[in-house]
Formats: sequence, C-alpha cells, structure tokens
Amino acid sequence: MTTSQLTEYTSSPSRDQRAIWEKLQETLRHDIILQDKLDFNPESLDDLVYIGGVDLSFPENDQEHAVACLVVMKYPSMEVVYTDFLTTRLYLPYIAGFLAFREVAPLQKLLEKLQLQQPDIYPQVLLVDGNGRLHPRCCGIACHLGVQVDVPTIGIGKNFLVIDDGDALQMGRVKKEARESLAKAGDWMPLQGASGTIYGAALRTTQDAPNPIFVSQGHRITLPSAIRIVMATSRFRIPDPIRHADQKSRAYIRTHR
DNA sequence: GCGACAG
DNA sequence: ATCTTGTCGC
Repeated sequence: MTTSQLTEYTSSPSRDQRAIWEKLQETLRHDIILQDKLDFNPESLDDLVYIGGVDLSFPENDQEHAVACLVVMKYPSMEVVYTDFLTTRLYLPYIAGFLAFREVAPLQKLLEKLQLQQPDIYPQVLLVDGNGRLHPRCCGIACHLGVQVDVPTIGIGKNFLVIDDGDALQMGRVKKEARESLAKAGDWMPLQGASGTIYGAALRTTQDAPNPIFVSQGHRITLPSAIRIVMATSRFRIPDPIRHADQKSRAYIRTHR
C-alpha cells in the first residue's frame, strides 16, 4: 500500500481524513521489523560502505513547495558519493503525528530513482530527519519510509515529540533527565513509556552539544544498532548524512530563485 | 477551555 | 521548518 495522495493543498484536513491516516499508520506498523536485517555487521560496522541521509528544505513565503534531498556517503571516510534533489509540491501543512503524509512521497521517489539508476551505491542504511518508533502510533516517517521502500532506516529528531504514555515521557521530565544523566558524547537514555514500550533514546552525540538528539528505530534495525551508527557518523550534534542533506537542500533553494 | 505539538 | 544580527566563550 502507498500513501493516500491528495490532489490539492489541504490546509486543514478533516477529522475523517485524520482517522484514515491513523488507520494507515496502525496497519503500516505491523510491517515494521524491529530486528537487525542488515547486510553489514551491526556491532563492528564491518561491510558498511554506503550510508544515506534525507531531508527537506522549504522556501520562505511559500507553503506549497519544498526541495527534497538524498545524499549517499561512504563509510568510514564520509566522502559524499551522491547528491540528488527533487523540487516538489506539498499538499499539507506540518501536523505533528502526520509528518509522513506531508514529506514521504518525494523521499520515496529519490530512493527509487537511485535504486534504478545506480543500485551499486544504494544506501545500506538511511538516516531520516524525523522520528521512527518515537511516535504516538509507533509509526513516524522513518518507519513509514523504511517499510514502503524496504530499506533499513533510523529516525533522527532534533526536538522531543511528546507521547501520551505516562509521566516519564513528558517534555519536562525528558529534558531534566537528559540534562542530568547525559554527561559525555555517546551517553544515552531510553525513552520508555508507562506501557513498557521503548520508543527510542535521547542521545548526546558530542561533548560540545549538551542538547541530545532523539534516535528511534525506523525499520529493520534495533535501537542499540541505530545508536551505534548515529555515533559513528556524527562529527557535530546532527549526524553527517542528515546535516549534509539539510545544508545542500537549503543551498539549492538559495540558488534556484 | 487549556496545553502540547517530529518538520 | 524559516527569517537573521548580534553576542558570548574559547
């Protein structure tokens, strides 16, 4: 199944439409693989060569267009071996919990194009800007994209998305505990709800950045493996593949206008 | 009604 | 997400 496509920009989707999207997320959730299903060693990262990053940037004063970007880097040198852009129309505003329905289509297109044209450098794991399992229905955009394209994905959030599953996942609690317990680069704490679900982790990627990023499983990967890969690819707070896709897509917008 | 809210 | 100068610390 693919994302239900809107034909026109819908600034305020109906309650019914949201219910349909929620059902789709519940369905998609069944297909998420939370185990490592990778073609490299998740402990040593032996045989990991191609790692991808995706992001979207938006022109100011234009709510209906965006530029999606896919980069592929070579591990461990982190040399950029591929960069592609796709200018796209948007059909929705940003709505927390429904990011995938706004952004997933152009990212999927970029991946399918690469698979078709240069399968030899297709990413063995993909970092996605936005959450994976760290989501009210355990189906953020990293899961959504991973399942639809069948690629291992990791969700990266720069801000914490509050989930209604007990006190431990309230914004204040998470920030406080992160500040107290994440002392050095590589330190992380699990984000576990009252239900027992572990949605993801708050991870301190560098010594200089006390603010954590929020790592969660997208598809075909465990949380410890996801954290290991993020740490191995982070020179700054944001892991390199996403940071690069972000910078390049923004530069693209600056140039093309 | 009020607060919370990935990008 | 995006608009931006200044400012702070090393």
